[in-house]
Formats: sequence, structure tokens, C-alpha cells
Amino acid sequence: MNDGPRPTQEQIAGQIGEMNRRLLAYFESKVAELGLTMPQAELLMVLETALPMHEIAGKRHCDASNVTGIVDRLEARGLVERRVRPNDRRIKEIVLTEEGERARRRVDGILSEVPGLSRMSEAERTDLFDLLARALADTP
Amino acid sequence: MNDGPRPTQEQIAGQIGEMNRRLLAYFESKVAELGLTMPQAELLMVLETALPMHEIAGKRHCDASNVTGIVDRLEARGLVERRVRPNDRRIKEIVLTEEGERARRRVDGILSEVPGLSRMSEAERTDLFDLLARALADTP
DNA sequence: TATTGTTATACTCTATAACTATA
DNA sequence: TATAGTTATAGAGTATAACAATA
Repeated sequence: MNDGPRPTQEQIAGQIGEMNRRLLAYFESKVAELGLTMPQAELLMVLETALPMHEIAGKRHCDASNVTGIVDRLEARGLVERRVRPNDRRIKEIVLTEEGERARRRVDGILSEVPGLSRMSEAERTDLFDLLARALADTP
Repeated sequence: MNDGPRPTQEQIAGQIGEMNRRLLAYFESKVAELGLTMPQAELLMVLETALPMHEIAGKRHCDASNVTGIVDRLEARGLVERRVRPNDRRIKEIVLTEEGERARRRVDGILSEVPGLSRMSEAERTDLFDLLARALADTP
């Protein structure tokens, strides 16, 4: 497949780290153009359907009290609404407003467009996908 | 090379995002065992040699006032020292203490050990390295 | 009693602007 | 004047603990 020089694990780790840093900075700058932080953008992405606060916290692997703050800011901007669930009045469903739907689609467009991928061939992309899948399987 | 099903760009982007999230969470938990945050750990990694504050800010692409705070905390823990440069008394060189050197080596070990890579063959790792290099070349 | 969500508190990181000391 | 670094300030995200409302 490839008989070039063999990079060390440290070199590969360094390259993955560099990739992560650049991508994160890139995505941050792009969602900032929509007036969003990354946690806010990621919270929008989780709202494919309406969800209670505690389920959002579960998906984001963070404490429920964080979700309160992020939802507060999204709600202040008119992107989401809190709706008490009639069956169980303890629960508040978070739902996207129409403007929230639009913002979510824009965020989705940003996060789906990894700049480094655009000039790769289909075969290269498939190889990368498969290798990442192998790596992911062993990533905690 | 690979004649399996062709994933869409969105699927690959999703996988890269998932990889990033997991790796970041993994590294965060590991450096937290050393009592460090990621910005603190990354600042240690930059100190291969002593550096002035403003150069650290340049390498981290952040404002100089941030570096003041992070160095404050590292200094309070005895991991770094500020030394005024005699030639130009405006400049403070940040140098690792012995304990800082030890912490830096531990952080280096953590960041060089990407868990998903350990069970891949050399050929697979080389392919991944080359594909990431290709992708990086087009990542701003 | 247990669950859901909020509030109070505290800490880190982030940027901007004003400041001090030095060149 | 310009540069290096700090401080003051403000906002966002994070976790923990205490709390109110509901089940």
C-alpha cells in the first residue's frame, strides 16, 4: 500500500493534534460569524428533536447546570424555547424556534464541510474514513 | 486500494468530529490526573526552551494577558519561574523548574500516546499519517 | 424519597482596554 | 514613541452543592 518512510507514533500523534487544533479554530471562527460559541453550536446540533434539559446534559457529557446557562443564552437570542411537558411538569423540553432551525442548518453546513477534505479523491476519503473508524474503535 | 462503500463528506466530517471530541476528552482527563488543565499542559509543551511571555502568546495564538494568568497558576504550583532578561529588563523569560520538566515529560507521554493508534499496523499508521498530511495541507 | 431543573458559588479561560516599566 | 507585561473588567463555560417543584 505504502512503502514510504515510517513515521513514529509521536509524529502521527503530533499531526493529529495539529489537525485538531486547526479544525477547532476554524470551526470556532465560522460559528462565531453566526454569533455562536462552540458549546452553543453543538447544543443546537443535538436538537434534532426536542429534548429535556437532562438529556442534553447526557449527550454533552456535562453537568445539567451548564445546560441551564447555555440554553439561557440561546433562548435570549430567540433560537430555542423551553416548554413544560404536560404529563410531567418537572421536565422542560427544549425546542428550536424557526430561527433556531435556520441557525442549526447553517451550523450543520459548517461542521459538515471539513476544508482539508475537499481536494482529496473519493478513494483517499474512503481510506481516511476507514482508518479513522479503526482508530475510533479503540478510542475511549 | 479500497473498493468498499463510499462514505459521504458529511459522514467523514462526522467521524472526524467524533474523533476530536473523544480525543480531547481523553487528553483532558489524563492531564487532569496531573492537576493540569489543557491550556496549562499545552503551555508546558511549548517550553522546550525558555521563552518570553509574548512569544508564548504568539505560539498559542492568544492574547498576552491570557498567558499572564496561566503562567501565574503554573508558577504558583512551582512548575515554572519568571526570570527578567538582564539585557532587556522589559522581558521575562519563562523557564521550567525541575518539577516542571518532570510534568512536561509526563504531558508529552500523554499527548504522544493516541489510544486508537496502538492496535494499528505500521502500514495503516503510515497511510493515516499521509492522508492527514494531505488534509492538513488544505486546512487553514 | 427520587428526579428535574435552577441558583449560588467558585475557578479557568478568553478578549479588550488601560496602565507601568523599560527601551 | 514603541514594546513587554500586568491589571481591570467582562463574559462564557465548567463543576459542586444547596434548593424548589414535581413525581
